[in-house]
Amino acid sequence: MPTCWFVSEDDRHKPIQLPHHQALTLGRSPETRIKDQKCSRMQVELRADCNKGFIFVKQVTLKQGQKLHMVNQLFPYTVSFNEDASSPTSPREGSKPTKRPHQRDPCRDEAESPASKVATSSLQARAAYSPPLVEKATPVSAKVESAGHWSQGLKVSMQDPKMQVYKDEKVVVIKDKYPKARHHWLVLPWEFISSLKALRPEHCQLLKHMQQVGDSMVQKCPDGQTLRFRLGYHAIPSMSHVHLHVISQDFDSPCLKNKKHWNSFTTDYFIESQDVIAMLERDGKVSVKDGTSELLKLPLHCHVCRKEQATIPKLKDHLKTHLPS
DNA sequence: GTTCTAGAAC
DNA sequence: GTTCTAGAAC
Repeated sequence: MPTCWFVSEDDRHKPIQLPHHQALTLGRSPETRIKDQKCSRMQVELRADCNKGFIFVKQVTLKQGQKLHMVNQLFPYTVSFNEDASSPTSPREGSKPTKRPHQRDPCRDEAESPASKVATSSLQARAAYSPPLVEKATPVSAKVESAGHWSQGLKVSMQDPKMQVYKDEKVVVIKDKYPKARHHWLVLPWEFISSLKALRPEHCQLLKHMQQVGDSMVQKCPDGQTLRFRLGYHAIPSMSHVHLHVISQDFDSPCLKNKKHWNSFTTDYFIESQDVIAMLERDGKVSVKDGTSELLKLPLHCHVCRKEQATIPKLKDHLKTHLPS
């Protein structure tokens, strides 16, 4: 029984499993045909991931045009199936997934949605490449813990066309869901690499490409000339899947809220892309110094003038004095 | 990673 | 009294 991700306009990234009687056929094109002779919509069971395994949540109806993300495969599929009958298949037909609590994004309550801006940007035209299917991840059953956990969120986001602002055969770029500055992108390889620890010498070219793509994002950015940018990795990231931060140095964002946020980008917790590449070329691996996690607790120092600020609100006020006029 | 909130700091 | 942080829960 294949396990899938359910994706829709109003409720994303719900893991589902197809009912036994459904057959799922994957074609070469980004389309999945669900063979069901009885109905034009299909019922699927929504299953949530938890530490003990998948638990049943509710049934939902998949409609034509909605998308499935196959777990352990990298790319989304649009659902299409025959409109050949109208018999209802379940008493729960028509039920829709409900919105998860805490889904509202507080960072977007004072400005326009960053995502809406991206969707209409010229960058979108660059996101037409459909990468080939690869299956190299571990089976879902092998790591039950991982699939729906918050730390796996990047795996889902990177596959969501709405999030993608650039992609090519090696990498995809998405906007950080909670940007800590006016411009904050993540460059992710299609190849799954869990963390900096997993990097090997053969990844050097990939990392260089990620940096090049990051540089090109800055070049294409309207503020690319006026704002300073840094490209780098968190030494100990919370989210699984290696991701290069491309972030402007204004740190002017409502999503920047606490000491951990600040120090993760302004201390040695943030490792420049070029330093990671140099370390990998020199040592064949990337090592993180002991005590790095303690850097997140350091006092708040302005990254421009180094002046210490007592609180986050004071820091944010201070940062305004360094904004370009 | 985020949200929520108790209680510390002011 | 309000502001802010830090840690638990997710």
